[in-house]
Amino acid sequence: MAENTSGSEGLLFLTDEQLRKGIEAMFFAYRGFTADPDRILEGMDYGRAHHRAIHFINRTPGLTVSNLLAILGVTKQSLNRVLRTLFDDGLVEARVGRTDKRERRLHLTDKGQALERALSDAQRARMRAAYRAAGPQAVQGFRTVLEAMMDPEMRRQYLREEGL
Amino acid sequence: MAENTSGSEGLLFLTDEQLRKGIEAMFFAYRGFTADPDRILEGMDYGRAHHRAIHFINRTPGLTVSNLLAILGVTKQSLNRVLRTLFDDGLVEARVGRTDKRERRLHLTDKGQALERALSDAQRARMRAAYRAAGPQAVQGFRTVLEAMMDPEMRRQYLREEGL
DNA sequence: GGAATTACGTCAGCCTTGTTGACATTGTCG
DNA sequence: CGACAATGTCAACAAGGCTGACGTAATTCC
Repeated sequence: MAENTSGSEGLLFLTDEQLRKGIEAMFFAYRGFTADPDRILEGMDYGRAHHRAIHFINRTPGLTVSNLLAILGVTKQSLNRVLRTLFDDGLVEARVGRTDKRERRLHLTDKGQALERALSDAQRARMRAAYRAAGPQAVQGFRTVLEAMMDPEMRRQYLREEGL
Repeated sequence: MAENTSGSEGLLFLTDEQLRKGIEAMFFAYRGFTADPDRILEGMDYGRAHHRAIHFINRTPGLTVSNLLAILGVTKQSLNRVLRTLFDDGLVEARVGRTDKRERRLHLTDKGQALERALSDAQRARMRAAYRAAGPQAVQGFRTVLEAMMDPEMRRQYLREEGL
């Protein structure tokens, strides 16, 4: 009962209309995707940019500023503004690299981990609900299409478990 | 070789790790998704906000400002800044509503349609490539999960073909 | 017919988060 | 030692969100 997205086996029928629906699905879904963390962050002095930094520092503790810059794809000035507030508020700490002392290895503090958990709990809850509603095959397809939609460089970031 | 996202039939194994991957997939994929239009728009005086307005005016010619506000979820002040430039540049035109003269029915001009086509061609090309790479079943799953991830209100917007 | 409401526009000011450019510091490496 | 790399920082600017307040025209309600 999920075999007829395409006209015939293996041949997708990709009308502009089908593609437009896919485009709008991305647009509306991304809004839902960010809605819960946004709600948590509003009122605190933080925004989505802080969320992103916190997420990736949590994912890969000890990553360097350069690593994070590459992942986020913003300028260092922009990232620095965000990191500074996270340092000041004691959510993130930087440890000097032991082999290369120029590097600053980023870690979440306990306080930072607490916020990370609050944010990702909310986001995971929505993702889990969507997965459950859609079923296992849908989940596989979801991930496959998203992966194919990434820029190759980002796909590498995504696939590499060690974000370094 | 794509049947084992779930532990067993029908039961999703939703570890936090699996969910985290889904979250990051959304993040990286959305970047790819917007990259091509962004490239086209940079240099012109327009940005993503203009793209969104153009997209939905094209999808539903004759929609009112209120309709568009509801779809985009921004304030009228914010939308107006965007619409004004689109009027001034002759990409969008507003026709007074025939039943209710307070309404302004929005339409793309030929020039607006040309830009719309350039933008959506780029975005569709990526979407099509991703769909092809992933296959029909994946496409079905992709749409199903995205739909489940939307806020209910947005899902209504998404499903309603007439965006009015 | 007059009052309330609706659709829309606009002025003003603020915030976040992105940008560029220039420059300083400190550490690594050949 | 000198070039280069990793990082931070100051300054200025832009896009695109936001709130609040106000104005006008058209519709609707009593």
